[in-house]
Amino acid sequence: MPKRAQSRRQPAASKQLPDAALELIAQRFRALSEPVRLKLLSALMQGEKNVTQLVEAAGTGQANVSKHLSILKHAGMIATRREGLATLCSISDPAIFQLCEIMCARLKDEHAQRSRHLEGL
Amino acid sequence: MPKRAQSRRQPAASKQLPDAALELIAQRFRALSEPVRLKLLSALMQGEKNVTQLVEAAGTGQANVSKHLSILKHAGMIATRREGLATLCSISDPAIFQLCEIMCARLKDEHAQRSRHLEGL
DNA sequence: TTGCTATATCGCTATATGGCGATATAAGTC
DNA sequence: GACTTATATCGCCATATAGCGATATAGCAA
Repeated sequence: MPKRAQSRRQPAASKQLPDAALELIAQRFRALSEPVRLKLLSALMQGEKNVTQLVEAAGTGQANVSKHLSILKHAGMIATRREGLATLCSISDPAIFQLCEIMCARLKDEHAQRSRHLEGL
Repeated sequence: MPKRAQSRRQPAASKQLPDAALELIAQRFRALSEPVRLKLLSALMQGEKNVTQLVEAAGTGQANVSKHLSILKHAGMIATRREGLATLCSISDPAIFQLCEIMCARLKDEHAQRSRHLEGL
């Protein structure tokens, strides 16, 4: 988090970022905090897909997928367009690629470390 | 949430990442999905702090801060060491800086866009 | 119109989690 | 030992949310 001084006055103690900003940031991270939503985004990284395809990819019910897509859309991470009967979804926020890459890299690091520990036994 | 679909050999359709990996990634994002935890991390970006200082920074009760710190520790984002009576906390995962920078940048972009829209009126 | 398909939404339950006060533990001082 | 401080954990409540089935809506075709 950048350390820009915030002119907002706060109870003197602790904040560089106003509470409202923290709430927004938290909301975006929360959108990425469910495996089903990550699976949807992962599928969408291959390109635009309709909801039926995403239901198949997600491995859960259509109602859930619709709800999860709505959450991702609200978080500004995907965009939808109607084409006939289908709703076509696509990733609208390129930052998602970076975020997931960073997380995956961390996981790989940790996994590698765990493996080394186990090899040592 | 309860475990659902077991991981089989993928039906060729949808997954680059196994479910277990998605679960781990989601867990890490979830650790960043609460404003109080972001506030704690933000405070820790200035350097190592003890729990009392973090309680003051977070603006919530000590029991909560302890629980949140435990979550961050479990997610591998902070490390703790005991020094006398105090538990000193510090950020252990440099990826946090990148993640938060990306999120903040996105928020700024969107805010700028919203502002432009309003100016246009 | 009727029927069909694709998607969205509703109602519900179960579970997870944040916040709180109270209490327990740990570590220091006397 | 007793006492204090710093932190962790417990018990409880309230809320949020994932998942599900059922239903509603939207768009196309006959």
